[in-house]
Amino acid sequence: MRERLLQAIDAALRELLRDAGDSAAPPAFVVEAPRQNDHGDFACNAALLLARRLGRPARDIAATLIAKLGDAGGLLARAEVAGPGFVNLWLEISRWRSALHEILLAGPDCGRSETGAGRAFQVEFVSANPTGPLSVGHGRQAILGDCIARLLEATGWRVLREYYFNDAGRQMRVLGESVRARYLEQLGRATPPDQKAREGLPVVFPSDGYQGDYILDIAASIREREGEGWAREPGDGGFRQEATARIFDGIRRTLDALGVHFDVYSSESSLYDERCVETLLADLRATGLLEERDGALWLRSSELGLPRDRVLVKSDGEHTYLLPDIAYHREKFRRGFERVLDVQGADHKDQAPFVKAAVGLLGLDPTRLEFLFHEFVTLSTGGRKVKQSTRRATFITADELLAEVGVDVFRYFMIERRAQSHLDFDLELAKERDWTRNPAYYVQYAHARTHGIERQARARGVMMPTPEQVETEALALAEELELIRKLSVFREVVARAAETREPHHLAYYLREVAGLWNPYVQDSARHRVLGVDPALTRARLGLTLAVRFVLAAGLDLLGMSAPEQM
RNA sequence: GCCCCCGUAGCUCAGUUGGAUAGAGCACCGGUUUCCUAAACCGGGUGUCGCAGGUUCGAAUCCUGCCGGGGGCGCCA
Repeated sequence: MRERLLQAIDAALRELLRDAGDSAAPPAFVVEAPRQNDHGDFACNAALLLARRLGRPARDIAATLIAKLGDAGGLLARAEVAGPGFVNLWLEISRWRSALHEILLAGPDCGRSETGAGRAFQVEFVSANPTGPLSVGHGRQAILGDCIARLLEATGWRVLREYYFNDAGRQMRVLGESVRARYLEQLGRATPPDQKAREGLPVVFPSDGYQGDYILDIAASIREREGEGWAREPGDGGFRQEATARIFDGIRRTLDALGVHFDVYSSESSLYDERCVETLLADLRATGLLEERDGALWLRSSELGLPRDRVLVKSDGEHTYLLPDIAYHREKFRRGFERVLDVQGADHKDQAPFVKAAVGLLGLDPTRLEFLFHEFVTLSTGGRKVKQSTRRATFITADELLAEVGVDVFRYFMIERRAQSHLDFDLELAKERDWTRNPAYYVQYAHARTHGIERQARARGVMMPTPEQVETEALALAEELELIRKLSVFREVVARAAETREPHHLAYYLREVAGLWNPYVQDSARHRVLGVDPALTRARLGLTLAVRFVLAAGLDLLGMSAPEQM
């Protein structure tokens, strides 16, 4: 709808410019739905942008533009100059009504577009190392990444969801040592670090070990299964494996419960197995930007315009995480993705430029690699902050939060805010069962109501209409036209949310649709869907179906269920 | 000290590549109504868009400086 209008205005502008002897292209004008209804269905700022260039008053140009535009091939009912030189445009009502038909014909696909054209897009997110259960911050990231993936799919991209984890470095070793220490403590062969040493019992627990209760549980289950059998094991290997497997199981269960499913889990160690890191090091050497210094191997990244140099290989021979990270991103492109998106927490912000620069250094196009950073999550209840510290007593995991509020509310609340805003998760509101107060339920209930109406219709022997049976001329009330207008931009909203990687726009949009639909249904003193006039009833049932398609598709893009009954 | 994000109504937050009189939900008050499941509708009103400059037809939006909150600045991941 807007697309066609854009084209018509563009053509009119070119004509206008030609008349003025200006052969350059028209300016980048905007056609948008203005805030105020009496400013038309759309407003265009082209005349304002041209005023200086043509040396004429903007309102003059606007008037000329309107004359050139005419009715834009039957699209326009009215156009007028407004304010400093806007052109306000009113669409022919029949055009709005045909937008409703388009939704009914598209059905569940009413939000889809094809800009991705089947190209391959990798979204990497969560990527938490298996050292403990997922935090609420990981939970936000899981929802954010998954919703972006869903949006990209809806715009025609072929999306692969990937989870990358480090299993080769020091962190995993410390994890194994932590479990081993707890195991020995439980056998009475070691002293916990917070207790006074007993006779001859050493403290084994590492100073930077993992303190959580889940470590105790893993140790206990090993003890139950193996007895004292592992006490003489010299290294942490068995413990590390056991811990990693157990924790990863938990993480996957959590993700599963959140409705987040990865296509690929890839590990740092596989990069070593396939010699990617080795190859990378050789190729980086060839760039001449590596340098031995103090026994370590440095990347002279400051010469690439970055704030400092970085160590790739430590003086003890171990790699920093940056090195395999670069190798990993190179692999992504080798695997043929047109575009790659990394979703990460704000604490990774400073690292991205190094990876990006290294990718460029290797001759790859860094603009195909995107990063999206999200800020942290805090929990509050009734305006009071809930303390989140790593101390076990007050640490709330994604699992625990999920158990409190359920997956639909979890997802809605996590996606409602833009990524770069702090997310204040209001537990009190999230646990609110009243659909009028909890926005997640408000949207879902709006959907359920379309089925409620269908149930009523069936009880009265009224059939739901096919698209062809919907005579939209019968829809004349202001609130009906407003609904149609809102529904008709769904595809654009989805496309924009996908393109800007900003799923929160979709959440807001659905809230707005529900905010029109719920009162419409509720205020049935003035307009009942199921009435005496069969044509009007069919038209309103058509509207009901269109609302259902949009809400169902929208909820699905957020990974939420669309219940038929609540 | 340097870098990044944020600062919008009492609270939580939106604000479409710079657009017209800055919005939503919650919370508060009054009136109407009882209906396709839980109530809805109408009205009441609040903003130095953190502060100060600048850019221009026009700034919450862009630039500079400052203030406040968060994150980062490791041969940790």
